[in-house]
Amino acid sequence: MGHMSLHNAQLPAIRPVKGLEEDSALWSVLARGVEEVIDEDHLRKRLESGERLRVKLGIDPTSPHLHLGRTVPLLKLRDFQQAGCQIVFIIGDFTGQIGDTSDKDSERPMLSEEEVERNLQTYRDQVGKILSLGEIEFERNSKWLSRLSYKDIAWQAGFFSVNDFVARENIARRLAAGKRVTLRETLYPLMQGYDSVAVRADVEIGGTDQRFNLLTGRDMQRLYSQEPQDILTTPIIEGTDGRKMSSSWGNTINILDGPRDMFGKLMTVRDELIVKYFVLLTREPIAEVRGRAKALERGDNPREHKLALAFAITAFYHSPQAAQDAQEYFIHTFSEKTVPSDAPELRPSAYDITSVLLEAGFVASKSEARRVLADGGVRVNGKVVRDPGAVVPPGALVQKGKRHFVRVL
RNA sequence: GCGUCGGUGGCGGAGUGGUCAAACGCACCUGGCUGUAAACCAGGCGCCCUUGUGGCUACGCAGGUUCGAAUCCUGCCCGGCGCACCA
Repeated sequence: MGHMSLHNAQLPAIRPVKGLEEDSALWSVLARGVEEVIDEDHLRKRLESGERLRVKLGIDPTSPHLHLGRTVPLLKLRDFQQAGCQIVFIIGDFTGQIGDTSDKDSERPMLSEEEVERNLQTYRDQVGKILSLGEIEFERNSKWLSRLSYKDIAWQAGFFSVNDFVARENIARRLAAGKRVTLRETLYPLMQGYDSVAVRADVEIGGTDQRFNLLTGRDMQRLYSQEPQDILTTPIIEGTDGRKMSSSWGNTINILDGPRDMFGKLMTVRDELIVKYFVLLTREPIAEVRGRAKALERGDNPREHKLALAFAITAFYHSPQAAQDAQEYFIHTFSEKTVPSDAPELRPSAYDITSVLLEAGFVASKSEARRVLADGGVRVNGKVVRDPGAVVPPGALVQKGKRHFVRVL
């Protein structure tokens, strides 16, 4: 047990891999932002052979927005793409109507076909920000799943046990809590597994919460006399509040968020997550990330590195110019507490402060407006206003809390 | 189907005739301290208004008892558990 030297400091979300140079294509695939690889030796050999492997990722169109947590596997696909692999993107239009339970503590609602269709439309654009779409295969799993008969499904199901399904922690937890677990949910891993058969996947990636489903894919392929896919899992990332980033927690940073919003949200991320975010959500060379980790250990102000993080991510999903603007806006408005010159404008139907707050969408009801006013959370032209009936003159800048501004016309 | 327990605010979870718009925790909002971080401190957190020992709506749904119900009764809907040949 020697001293933990800074030199060898282990970065979060990086899997140690022997004999590969950091930031090489292969290293990036197998080490950066990777939790587990099965079967590692097998996959590494195939990658080294230069074979054009078919790498699969499935996403349920449960929400029209991709958030940063979901980009972790997408960036991993990008690594694979850059290592010369064929990306196969499965749009879970069929499974999305069934509802996965891997990362849920409750049953998921079945989506209607229209909802799936609507969410689908925004997907390609968002994925296109990360991967070059031209070389990707897009498949909807309804193409093959809708064709299976009851007989087929029963045959498949005969090879899997409820025991295994029920042993999963989240299912076990739900059962222990007396919550309902439907039979339908047990079918989900089978469907995802059959996707692998249908597209002849060589590799499937997913978050660690997908481990069970990914493994089922291996079994399913064996059932159909295919070589089982290798699987690679990526870590789950925490959101702005420190809990797992998830649409249902409302703690997400979405890639369709505007640059200023995205930048601002990234600045609220906890300090402890800065390095992890760099590893998982950017492709900043690992040597530089390591440098940041050391600097932070030495007592650098985390704010500087968080600014760099926010800039890097905002620039990636928008543009360097947009990131620059967002950073300046952030610094002016929050660090220097100056008033933004380009606040959104509002032409209210009435000029009392309560109406303005309501119509600006800053409060959900007049009652809330009164409360916030009483709390001293509202400023008009920089001065705290507490009277719910106060009149706001045209041209005035109204501020609620720290970050909500509107210019009254 | 029978039995049994249960369905409360965004979530978890108290409350079992009045003092309940409903404890407590989480999330959320505002203020303080700051780096719009965390932690911490203070306040708030159904809606409406002429801000009051004010009005209205809410504790699965529909009725009922009562001066008065989230709390009692009846029916219905939904969920858990047990039973459903051997038990």
